[in-house]
Amino acid sequence: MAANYSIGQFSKKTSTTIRTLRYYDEIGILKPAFITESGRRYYSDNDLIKLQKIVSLKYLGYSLEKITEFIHMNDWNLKESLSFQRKEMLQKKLHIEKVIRALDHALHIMDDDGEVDSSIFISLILNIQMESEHKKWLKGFIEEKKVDAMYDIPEEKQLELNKKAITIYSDLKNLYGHDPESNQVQEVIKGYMEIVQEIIGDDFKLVQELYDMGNESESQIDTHNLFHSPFTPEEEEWVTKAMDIYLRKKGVIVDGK
Amino acid sequence: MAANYSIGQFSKKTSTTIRTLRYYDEIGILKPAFITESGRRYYSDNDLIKLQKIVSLKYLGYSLEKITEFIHMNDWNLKESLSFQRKEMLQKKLHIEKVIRALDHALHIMDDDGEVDSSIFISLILNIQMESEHKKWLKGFIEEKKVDAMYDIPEEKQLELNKKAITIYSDLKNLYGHDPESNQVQEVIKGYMEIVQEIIGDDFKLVQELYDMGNESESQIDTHNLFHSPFTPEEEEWVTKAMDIYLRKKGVIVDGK
DNA sequence: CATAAAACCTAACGTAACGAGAGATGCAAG
DNA sequence: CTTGCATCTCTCGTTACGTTAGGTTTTATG
Repeated sequence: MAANYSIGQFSKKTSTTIRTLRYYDEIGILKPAFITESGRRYYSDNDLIKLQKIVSLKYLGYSLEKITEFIHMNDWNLKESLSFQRKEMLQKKLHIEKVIRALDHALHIMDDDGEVDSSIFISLILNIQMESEHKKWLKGFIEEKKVDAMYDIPEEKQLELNKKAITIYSDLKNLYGHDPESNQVQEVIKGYMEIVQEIIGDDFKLVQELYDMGNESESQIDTHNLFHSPFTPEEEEWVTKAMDIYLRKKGVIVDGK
Repeated sequence: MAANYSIGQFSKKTSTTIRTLRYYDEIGILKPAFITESGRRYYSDNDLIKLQKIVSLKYLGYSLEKITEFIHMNDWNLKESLSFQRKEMLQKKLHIEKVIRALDHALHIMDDDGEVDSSIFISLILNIQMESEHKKWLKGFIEEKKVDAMYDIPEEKQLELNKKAITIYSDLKNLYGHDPESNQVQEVIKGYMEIVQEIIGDDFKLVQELYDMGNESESQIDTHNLFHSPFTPEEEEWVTKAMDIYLRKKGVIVDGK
């Protein structure tokens, strides 16, 4: 029970700040072996081991509250707890990986032209963020296999396609107001449809299905909360018109207004 | 500039809590388009876009403070900032991966026997945590190539070796007090040395070097802060004695005390 | 032994991004 | 006119300490 170390010495020995040691004393997770009448703290070798335990568990991501529980209960189910913690950490890892992917996409589209329209940037990020929700939603309408195929594209290709799409969004925004039937506009739309086809393949029926889904009045509310558009409502109406014309010419749309 | 949405409506539309919206108003990152005399907040479509921008940037890991800066400066270098953020996130990812590895090791050694000695557990975690520091330290003494080779072991094998080592630590702790020269003790030490050899190869010179390094008085301080031992000082003295006897018999140590 | 310097003490505020509650007010419908 | 819902403004709580500020105790030195 030798209380050998003053707080300063203990602090150096353990690479823990004095403040931290006092805090641990305060919350009762590590009380020094001995306190003098004047209030000075002295720590023992036993405290050293206790602190190491705390540090280890902290490293594994536990909160001080949990650790306090662990230390005071002596029959804690370590294995189960570790296994739970592992799952939590895997979750966190997945999240970070998604964020990194979003950053990669954002950086990639800025490679040459440092400037991107703000709303395009936003929709890029928001859509990457919602990707898994998109998949789920689509699977409610389309065969699971087809949906998986749509998303099973090598990362590099995705970066490229996304970049092309962004350029087209930008072009469309610049062309807003022009006649939707003009060659200029129709050319850009054609470029867009080429990208769509690279993603979903040459399956024209699928193109049509997707198109219908986006326009069904009941799903409108869903789609607009789920898929973020880079366009303003006015722009979007105009783009839809241009797309309509394009698809009609291609014979994908036959009926209806 | 139509201020169309009450805070409740805006909250639902954006899946943001009312509290958050009020907070954003308070810190000035998103002030509603219009506030009535009685203090009610009304948001516009423009605010919608602003909020989406905030949400996007938050998703990328930026703090509200940074975001506020971004929004108020209109010439922020987005690209550089994103690139910096990416690095930060990669760091975080690396950290989490290390934690997961530590959890894996901890779980693996508990696969059969749910119980592990507390100090062994601690040293396992602390040593995994310090792994990169260990490598650096070793490279100050041993050829870089050799050090890299020591650590370049498939994860599965590492789990196995670690588990074996833990069992041996446990055995040694149980045998503490017995004659270090006894067959029983020497057998366990032999098992330990087999593990060591699996890691560093059949290079007896290297074994000797490592052994010397651990015992050189000047490096003692370093080693004890860097490598965490699962043994108490008394236990460790005893283990060292047993190891000494073993290595002397094997002819690895010749001279000295 | 006196004094200065070093080490230590408590107390209290600050952090980030809200969540949760208390208690007061506004506003539209019956 | 009252009921009831929406909204308002405080204010405290959260995590794990960092950071002063201002006072006391120990230790080193002349």
